[in-house]
Amino acid sequence: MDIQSIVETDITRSIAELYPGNSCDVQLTPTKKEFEGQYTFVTFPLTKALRQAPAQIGQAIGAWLLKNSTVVSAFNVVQGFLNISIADTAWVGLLNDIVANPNFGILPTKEQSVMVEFSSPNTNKPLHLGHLRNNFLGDSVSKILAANGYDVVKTCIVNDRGVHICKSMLAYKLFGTDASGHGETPESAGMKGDHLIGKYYVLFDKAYKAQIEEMVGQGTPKEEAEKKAPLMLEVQQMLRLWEKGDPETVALWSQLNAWVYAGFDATYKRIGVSFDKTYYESNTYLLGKEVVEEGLQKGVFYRKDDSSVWIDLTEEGLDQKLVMRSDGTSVYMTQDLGTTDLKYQDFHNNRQIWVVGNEQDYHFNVLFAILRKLGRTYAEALYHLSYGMVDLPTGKMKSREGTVVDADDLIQETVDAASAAADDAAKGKLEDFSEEEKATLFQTLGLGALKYYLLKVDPQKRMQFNPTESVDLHGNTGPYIQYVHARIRSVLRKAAELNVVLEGPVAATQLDEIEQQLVFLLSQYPERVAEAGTAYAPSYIAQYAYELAKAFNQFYDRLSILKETDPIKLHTRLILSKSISETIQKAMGLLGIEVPEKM
RNA sequence: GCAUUCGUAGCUCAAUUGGAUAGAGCACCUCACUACGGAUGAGGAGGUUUGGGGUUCGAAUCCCUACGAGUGCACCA
Repeated sequence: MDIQSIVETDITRSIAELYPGNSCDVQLTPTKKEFEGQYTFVTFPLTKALRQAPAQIGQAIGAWLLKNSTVVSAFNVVQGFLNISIADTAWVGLLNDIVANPNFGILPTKEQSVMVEFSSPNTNKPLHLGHLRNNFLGDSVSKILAANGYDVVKTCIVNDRGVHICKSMLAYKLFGTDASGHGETPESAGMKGDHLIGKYYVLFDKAYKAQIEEMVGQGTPKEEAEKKAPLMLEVQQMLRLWEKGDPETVALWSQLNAWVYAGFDATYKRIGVSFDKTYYESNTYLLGKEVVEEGLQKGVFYRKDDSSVWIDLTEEGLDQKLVMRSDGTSVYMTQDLGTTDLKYQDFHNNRQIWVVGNEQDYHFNVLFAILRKLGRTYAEALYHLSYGMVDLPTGKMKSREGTVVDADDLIQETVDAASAAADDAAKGKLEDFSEEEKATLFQTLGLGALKYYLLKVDPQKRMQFNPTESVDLHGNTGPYIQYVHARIRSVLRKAAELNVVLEGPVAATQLDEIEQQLVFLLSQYPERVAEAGTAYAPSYIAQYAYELAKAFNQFYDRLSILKETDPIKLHTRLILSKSISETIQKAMGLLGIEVPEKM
């Protein structure tokens, strides 16, 4: 049992003994650093029942603890706050427990599985900054849930069909193919496939806008021009051809998508993201029609005179929603109903999570409500991990207006920034690195900076992306934490050279305050993992890793490790440092960030 | 207009879910280097938590209200 639980149990016992017949839900909070002690018990909730002053209760419980608890070494009462100090023997014991547990921070299996769906790109343009937040969140949440003892299945649904990809296809046909039928390729253009197709998507939009402008100039109302522009009509024709399976159209579609996938794969590989199963919308977009039938039979849906199908969710505080068009074709909601069933049939996960931006909050409320009404047994365990948009200092990103930050460009910039910073900061520490090792290191640092920057913010919140801050290596950043890891590893290497023992339990000794604080922080790790899991919040882990790294730097500054002459203290500090470096590695690992040995 | 999310230091974010004098980073001003890795540490300044009410021992957090911002309200996905 950890120290906090011991103290909580002891306090519960003290209340039962001191105030028979009374009880209270004992919850400790960490003591604020301006007061002495590590844990604080708030006595206010007891005052009413006991009819005593808060400070009086605090004194009584404190005195009882000092006498009866095995771990409490001192206490003080400030107003109604009972601050409890823990004995060094208890801290040392705790440290030994942590060190002896190779699975520290990996929680026992829940015997349950979770599906996390994320990334879900469109195949008409390369990934941008917004996708990066999505990918990093999805990947990190998957790792956090795995650490919480769940079996995790990572999935991605690729939007590989529809109007958007036809736009790129048409533009490619018109502007990217010469008279003899030879088209531009990623090789001939010297571009990644996803960027090449993105180029044609932009070209389409330009030409389309020009047509609209021309028509409006000739007196056509704007709305009509948007619908009747020749390019738009051609796109719709192309979509119909695709749906009919026209060989030429399908061949073009396959070719362009193949280029895009090659581009995506390169990006995924670089950011270290992978999936257990990828679904393609071209295979799933017709799903859901039998769900509509089922809904009609169960009386959950109803058919209008024009034969379109609807659901009335006004009782749930939502609206009426279309689930099938009057011509019998599916809408987005229909597909999602079908796909959700499909995913459940494939994996039978106890829970399903979607990492999707908050502009779709309403869609998911409706989706979940429908599935509940249809009586799906899994419907109670669906969760939309809704995250806020990423804004630029200049405002919102808009793909059509060219104000997006491209993912590949951004990654390269942060890697370059890490490389540039190393020129004056690393000074000789990388002397024995080959060029290849250096490149790997800068990749680790640049990506670490970027991932940490995007993950340290509460997922639900909209956040601002500042390009200058994102490549910063100082303060609350990924590289700051990576630096602490490299720093500790350096000390440990030096200790090994000096033949100092780095194994074995720590003997009882007196600890400095900062050392107690570090053991305390270490001991909190499993709890933070659990909290991050229930809240689906990598930001909790980011916050924790930073706190731990910062505390280590304070410790490092105040106390010497290798120059310590007392062999017991030397050993304690080394074991403590080692444990911190391992915990930093684990925590950063949950964020998908690697930590270097040297930097 | 209706629904919904949000508003914390100059800027970007925290605040253990209702607990103490609201904390970090950046930027600004000091200080500490023969360094176990200075990509560091210590300190200063910076706040009526958008304004106004309410709930209670106690509110950035819960309720009401005004103001401001985002998002959604397609037989698009």
